[in-house]
Amino acid sequence: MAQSDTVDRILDAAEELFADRGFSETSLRMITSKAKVNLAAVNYHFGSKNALIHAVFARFLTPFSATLETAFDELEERCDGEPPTLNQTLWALTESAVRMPQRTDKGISIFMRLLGLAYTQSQGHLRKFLEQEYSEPFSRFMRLLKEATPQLSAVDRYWRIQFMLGATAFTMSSSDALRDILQNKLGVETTVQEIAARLVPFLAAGMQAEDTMLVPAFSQAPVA
Amino acid sequence: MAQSDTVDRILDAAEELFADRGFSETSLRMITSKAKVNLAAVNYHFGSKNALIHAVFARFLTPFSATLETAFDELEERCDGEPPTLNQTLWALTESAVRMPQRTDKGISIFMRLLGLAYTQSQGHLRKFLEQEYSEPFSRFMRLLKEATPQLSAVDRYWRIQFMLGATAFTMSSSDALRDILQNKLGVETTVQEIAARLVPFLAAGMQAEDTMLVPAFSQAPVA
DNA sequence: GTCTGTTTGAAACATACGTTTGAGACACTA
DNA sequence: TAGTGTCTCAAACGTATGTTTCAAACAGAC
Repeated sequence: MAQSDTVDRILDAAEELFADRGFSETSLRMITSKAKVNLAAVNYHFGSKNALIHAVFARFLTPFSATLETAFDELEERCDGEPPTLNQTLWALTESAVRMPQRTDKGISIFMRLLGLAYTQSQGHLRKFLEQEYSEPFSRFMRLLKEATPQLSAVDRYWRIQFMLGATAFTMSSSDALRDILQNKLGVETTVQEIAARLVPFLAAGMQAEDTMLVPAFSQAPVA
Repeated sequence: MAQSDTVDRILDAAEELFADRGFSETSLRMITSKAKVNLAAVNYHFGSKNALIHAVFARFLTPFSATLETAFDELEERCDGEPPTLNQTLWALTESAVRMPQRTDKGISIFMRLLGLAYTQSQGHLRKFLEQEYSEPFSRFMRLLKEATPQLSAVDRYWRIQFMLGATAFTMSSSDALRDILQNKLGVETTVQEIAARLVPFLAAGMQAEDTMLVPAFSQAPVA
């Protein structure tokens, strides 16, 4: 075979192990033994562990960002000049994520968990890589959010976007563990789709909350 | 000196480094050199790196959980039988966090970031430790949330609590960086208290969102 | 069949880690 | 002053990591 499947086997194994255990906690030896390839193959094909991490992200982020672009295109076309609503924008994003062609049944869950890790684990090289590779769909999403919430001040919008990112990244990055807890406590099975279906209304409601009306001053009798 | 300050120097350094870089990415050698103590002092005073992690959490979580208990006591007393509202409950928590006596100016931010890490990084030993040491204030908070949102199903409430935790932990953990960005972009100064004042309404609105009404079915025409 | 560039294999490399050791310094009691 | 328990220090231990090496195996072209 001209291009062996070693590369894909490594990517598959790395993707799953990274999602399970994080980056630093996953060694190349774990990856290569799970992938049943030689240890040296990683450095031969990718150059370094960091480059492997980049490759894992690129493999699903590149098609995702393409899907997202067309979803936004369709949305804006359908809205015909009018700015899309907040719900529409959030759903366009969610749909694009959920609909991505998955390699395995765990696909979407791994995808989300990796995105969460990317935000959470402070791997400088990863953040730099993602920023310079995928800045365009990101800033387009930001622009849509801005147009969908004209009532918000720039400062309010800024913070609420952070809150949304936080809720999403955090939940997704630990979604497996959370699902397990729910399974044990309440005996409920949950899919990533259902989590997303619960998350979006939460985010939309938070985003559109009436402004800070009943905020007690700090350092006085507070919760009156 | 009978009880040296080595222990505190180690705790201070570890706390800050953990918050900056995570647990696995922070070596004992980094900690001891930042604390200007000998490498062996960690294992002498704490026994192991994991035990040091526990100690770091215990140092701020124990007083915090005490503060929180009294805040909840006061709240329930003031409500006189009636269950406190969601806003009151969230504010009681926020107040307790903000009012905690801080060792440094970074105090509250480190506090939050560590909590986020505890949830995010899949350190099994940490989760076990926190669960068995601080389960009581946690489940009390959960009970208050439950009584304040009787309209939610258990599953809905579970996930929305996760969303709240995520938005909070994520925002607070990077609040320094976010504040700086805001300062540069919009020329706005922001305090942690103000962030909290924006966060709580966001969370309350998300928590009380109308249930997933306009959720399009996946794998059909989505964003109509 | 022979050659050439690509890919694999087992082993080693250098480095960093958490932990342990044992000798020394120090403060305190008797 | 002698003795005791507490703490610090430099050094080492064993292990695991990412990376490199170099010979062997393999593919396809001539």
